[in-house]
Amino acid sequence: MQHPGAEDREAAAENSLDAILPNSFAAGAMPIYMQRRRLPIAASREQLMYLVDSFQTTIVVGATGSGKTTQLPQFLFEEKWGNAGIIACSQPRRIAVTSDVFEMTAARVAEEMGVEIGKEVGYAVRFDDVTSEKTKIKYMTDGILFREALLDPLLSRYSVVIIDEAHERSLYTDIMLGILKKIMKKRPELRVIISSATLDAQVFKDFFNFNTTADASKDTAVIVSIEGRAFPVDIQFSKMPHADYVNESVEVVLHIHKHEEEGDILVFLTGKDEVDTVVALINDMAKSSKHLLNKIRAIPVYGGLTLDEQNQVFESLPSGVRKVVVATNIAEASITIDGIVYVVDCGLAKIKAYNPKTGLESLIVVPVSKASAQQRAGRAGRTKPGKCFRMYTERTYLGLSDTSVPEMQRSNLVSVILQLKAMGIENVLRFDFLSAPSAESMAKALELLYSLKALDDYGRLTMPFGLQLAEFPLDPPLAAMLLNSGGFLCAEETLSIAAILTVQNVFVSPSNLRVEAEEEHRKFRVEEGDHVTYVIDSILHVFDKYFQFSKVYNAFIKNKQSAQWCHKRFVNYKALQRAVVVRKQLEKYLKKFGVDIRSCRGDTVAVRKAVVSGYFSQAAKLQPDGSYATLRERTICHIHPTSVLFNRSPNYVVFNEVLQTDRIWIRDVSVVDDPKWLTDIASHFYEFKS
DNA sequence: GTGTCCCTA
Repeated sequence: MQHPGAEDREAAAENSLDAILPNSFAAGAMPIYMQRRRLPIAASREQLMYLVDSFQTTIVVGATGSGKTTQLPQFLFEEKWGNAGIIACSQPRRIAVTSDVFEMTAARVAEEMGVEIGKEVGYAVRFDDVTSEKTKIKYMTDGILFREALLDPLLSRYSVVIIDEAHERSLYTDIMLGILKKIMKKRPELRVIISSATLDAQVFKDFFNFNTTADASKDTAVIVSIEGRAFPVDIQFSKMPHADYVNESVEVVLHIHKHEEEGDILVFLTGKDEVDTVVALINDMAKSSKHLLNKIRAIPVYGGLTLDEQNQVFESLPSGVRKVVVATNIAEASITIDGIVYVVDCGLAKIKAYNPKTGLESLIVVPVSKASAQQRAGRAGRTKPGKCFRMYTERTYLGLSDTSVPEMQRSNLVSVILQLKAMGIENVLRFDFLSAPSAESMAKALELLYSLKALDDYGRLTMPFGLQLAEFPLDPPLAAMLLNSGGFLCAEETLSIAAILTVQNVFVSPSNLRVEAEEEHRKFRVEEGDHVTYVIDSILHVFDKYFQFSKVYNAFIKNKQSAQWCHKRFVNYKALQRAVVVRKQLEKYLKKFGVDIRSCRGDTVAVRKAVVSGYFSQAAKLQPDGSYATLRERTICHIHPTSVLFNRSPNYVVFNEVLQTDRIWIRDVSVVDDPKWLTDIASHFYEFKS
């Protein structure tokens, strides 16, 4: 998270990583070498270094607060592992929208080592590479490490790779585990350290242990536990199940406020709507009820908030006011808030699911795993002993699965499969996944890659198209649209479209100004669809007067990227700023691949044909009842009300995105004037004639 | 006439 003051930054560094020091030892209060010695991990230094020496893989089980993220790379450096290559420390994500925590970790370690950040110690996340030729300790995201493996399949620059937060089992973490296992067979000198929570340690050991005999002395992987620095958390279950956990959570908060000692409260719910509801309920009561008056204040946290809004959660309230943080699972691992003593947990989470039959990803609410429930409870015990109130029975808890389904098994795999192919892994079905995805979802991905012409009849990557597609930091259909748009003479336009689709949410509708916002948005709209709306200028003929409207991206540029202009037009300034940066990055790729970058100067057919060249598999036809059916799978869907094509009912459309709630909505939709566009551009995919 | 868990290259 971004913090205005230096003290706040320090606090965030401590919390978001491994709680470097307890609060009583604020940074600067004692010399750094003494601070380092106080960390729980310091006691295990000798043992750890011996194990790394002796075993190819070490699984370090350490609760938060052990100091492993900052200390382990330094120990390795001090033991000269930096002489043989770079020591990588990779994590599933950057925090929120900034790379601050990476910067803070690296800065902290650089300070401890007495070196300058970006020299011996550096970090790399997308758009932000602070490393040099001297760098020996490199903090990075799993995604960046994977990119590097694409260019250097043996990761030959690295001597040690630390995979941090491996228990989260994010998509790129899992891919990296499989790739590292492959590399280790060819590079016995490479050391891999997996940092994980207790529940999964044995799974990782079994995966990385190359010993096939019963003789344990020949093991190549070992588990070691590091003491954490967490306080005990008292767990209380509901006596009976609650149907309405949203209102129940308010009751529990009031109960805590009335009966428990001081300390802030963290409430876990599933989504934005629930969070906003609970925040409003609590704050209304704080305004109207006498005994609550100004004694309690609720603050929302979820991913969709702006950075400034999210930062409110870190601001301290006047003494005597209890803070109630109402959050989605963003507070489970991504952000840590100081001072939480009580946790209220609904036991549910909204997560991504993938249906390989329809090829649709959706969001569903499911019970959390035991591991998640423990992680949530642990949030109460960071500064002193805490309490966790679970809004479900102990019986329910015992019925939860131990761990969550890895992201690999609930994602669309098109990108993953393509990138594995690009890495020279021909038989992706045999790739050593820690948790293999279903054959069906792999087959679905292979089929789409084939119809995009990224794979040939033998399933090999096509040259150069398939390889170029893999190099793009985008979903393959979007990358295909860009690469093909040179041929349609509209790459200037598709670059802007791709950038806007990547950043999302360019139109904002504040709930109190919805009518005004929609009126402004209408000025951008054109009848050919959402893609064109983002870029192509149009002329409107009203009462014998001509109005020219530049569309979103171009208008932003023409208005000198002005924040005021964005505000007036109800478009998201931050998002568009980011789109400008993303567009530059994408343009570099197109130039590198020799794509002819020029503008179609308003030819909306060219733009829409380029869109079709990437998204032909997501095409739908109007049904007599006004709904749409996808051409291939016949899935019934509806054009989302935010689309410019809502209620316009064109016969054929292509779309980018599917959103499944009680209905299946399609978003970012463009008109296909003639179904022949589909059969001409993707004849291999649509063998029939309409 | 509706709405986005968390992320990443």
